[in-house]
Amino acid sequence: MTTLKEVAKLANVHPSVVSRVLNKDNTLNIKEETRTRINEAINELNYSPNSAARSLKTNQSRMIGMAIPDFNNPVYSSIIHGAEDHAAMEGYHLLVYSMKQKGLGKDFFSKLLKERIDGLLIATSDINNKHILSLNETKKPFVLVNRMIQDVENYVILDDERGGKLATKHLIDLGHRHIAHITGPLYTGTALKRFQGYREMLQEKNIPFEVKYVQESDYTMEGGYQSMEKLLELDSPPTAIFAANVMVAMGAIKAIHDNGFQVPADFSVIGIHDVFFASGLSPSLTTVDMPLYEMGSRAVAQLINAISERKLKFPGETIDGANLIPRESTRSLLDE
Amino acid sequence: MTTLKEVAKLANVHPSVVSRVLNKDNTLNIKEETRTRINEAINELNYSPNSAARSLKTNQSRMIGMAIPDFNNPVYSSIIHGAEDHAAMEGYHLLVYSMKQKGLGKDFFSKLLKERIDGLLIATSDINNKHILSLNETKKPFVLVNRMIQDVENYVILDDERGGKLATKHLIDLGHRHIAHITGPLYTGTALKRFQGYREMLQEKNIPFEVKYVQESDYTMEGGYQSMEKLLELDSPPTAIFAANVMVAMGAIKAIHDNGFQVPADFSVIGIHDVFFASGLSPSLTTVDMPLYEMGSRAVAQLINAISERKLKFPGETIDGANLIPRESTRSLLDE
DNA sequence: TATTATAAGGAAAACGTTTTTCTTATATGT
DNA sequence: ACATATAAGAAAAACGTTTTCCTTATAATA
Repeated sequence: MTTLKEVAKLANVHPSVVSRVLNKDNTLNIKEETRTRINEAINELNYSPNSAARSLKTNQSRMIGMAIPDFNNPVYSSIIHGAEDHAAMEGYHLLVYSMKQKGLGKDFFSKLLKERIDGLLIATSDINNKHILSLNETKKPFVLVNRMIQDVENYVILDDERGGKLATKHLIDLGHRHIAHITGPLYTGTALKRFQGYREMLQEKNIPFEVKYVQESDYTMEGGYQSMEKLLELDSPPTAIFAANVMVAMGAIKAIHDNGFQVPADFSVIGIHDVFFASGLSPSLTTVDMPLYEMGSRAVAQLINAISERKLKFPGETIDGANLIPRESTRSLLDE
Repeated sequence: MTTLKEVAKLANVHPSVVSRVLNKDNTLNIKEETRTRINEAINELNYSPNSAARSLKTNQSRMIGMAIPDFNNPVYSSIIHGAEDHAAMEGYHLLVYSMKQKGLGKDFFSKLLKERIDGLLIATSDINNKHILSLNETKKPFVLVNRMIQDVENYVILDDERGGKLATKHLIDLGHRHIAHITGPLYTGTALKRFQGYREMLQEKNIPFEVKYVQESDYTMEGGYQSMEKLLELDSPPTAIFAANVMVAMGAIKAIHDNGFQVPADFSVIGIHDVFFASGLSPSLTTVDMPLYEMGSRAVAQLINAISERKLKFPGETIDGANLIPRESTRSLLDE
């Protein structure tokens, strides 16, 4: 392992000069000639700095932690993807931790922040609020991703309300008037806002809101299945279902099929989040694509900014953008 | 940030003693009394060691890198999950890098190995063989996961042949005699072995192997779709399809539906890998579940072992186990 | 009692950087 | 020509550990 000293020796300068070249330190002056001499030495020896030594000295690791609920959730895959790309772009590395059935002790993250990472992305609700607030003591920044809690401004979220409106609007535009909504857990901000979007769009289009068409569910396939069965039992069932996410949509479709009906012939179904297999489902699923990748990317950008500015707080950010991706699972009632 | 020195001062001992207690160094003797005194001081000051300093001194980071093709692939999600759990268990951290559309320069990983990580998991075919072999120069261990290349023994793979046999056997047991196989890319070991399993099982059951029933594909939905369309054009189409993975299976099912047929009424379909949404598909998909989680876990175990034993080589390992998960997409021809 | 073994812990160097301060030589202004 | 400013680089301390080697006191042995 070649060290900075060896580079210095070969270039015939003092180690400190090499360090300044390495860090593009502009406050000190270095002759162009020596700079190139040093760079040649670096190349010749195939030198790369020891990051442990660097971390020790600068008290920065250029690593970012990220807590997610589950690796097997394509929504988080997209967020991670965006986060990782942006981190790489800025020379940071991402450490991802799944909370799934893991007894990561109470102070796992505060310890991690203390000793190893420069900041933390919290993209999971598995960490309770008190615990999150206690991270303030570490004096290192963290960002809530796709989640908000009281008294914490550092969040990056999506415009879920717009997502809910778009999904509902699509069904209305297709001529549906009896539109059910299978929600996510309503104690989560995302589910609540999608629900709000649904109500607002109904109102905007002068379609009466009917409580019987709303089923609170839990973002799972099983939940979607059960909720759909309840909707099927109604005297006048809906003709279209706005599912809070794709898992719920899949469960609902399964319930529809199991009860002898067809999608979209008998029921139109739309879900939030254009996961990678949405187009592969039979029928392919109409979705509202949310900018998950960008949310991950922006969250990292905000975090890195907070790290380098040594700020622990910044104003929350909402990522705009939600796109309807029409596919086979929704059908128009108008051209009949 | 409290340091080891402060702990030493509070406990009234020399820093070196604290270090020895911290590292459970048994070669040196320490009175039980001082040991508890030190531990009390550690708790009182809420001390945790600076990992940068530790890394600098010991030349180990307790971090493992992992290269995957794509975050959006549930197969790799499971592998990561297993890897991450095992790493956490052993006090290691996992750095995951997706190769997707990222210009990670040729020597990204060798640099990473040099400066930051203790070992590397290669779970992608995006890194070419020469490049992998050049990692040997870093003198740090790496493990191939779900992949083999010549002259590299350090691999952990699955018994894909058994997976192929199980899938084929299931279809045969259901009474099918005209069984097609849509393969993955046959230059990959996994696809080749699944194909071999298919042939062997046919032979074992005295069912003639027919070339027309084999379509080479590429593990994608689109590939599965196209291959299935070719199978549908045959004079005597198969009654069952063994798809090399779930994406291919979804594509095939879509093609079947688009051509006016039903699954499983007209065609039975089975795929490899029991991804999390297989049960949510309509019809739910019969799969062969492979021990992906365990493969990830074992790969990390092997890597950590290599790290601590300072060995660069170890004998390859094949993870046993493959389980049929029967669902709605396959149906018996026998009870007609 | 004299010698040696052992237990318990202290001293200090080292890991590879960064950064503040110091030195020297040359350029600038009057 | 003198004082001063600046450019270019050297010196050295420091970051927080680990680890090898020493020291001292006590216990064991002859």
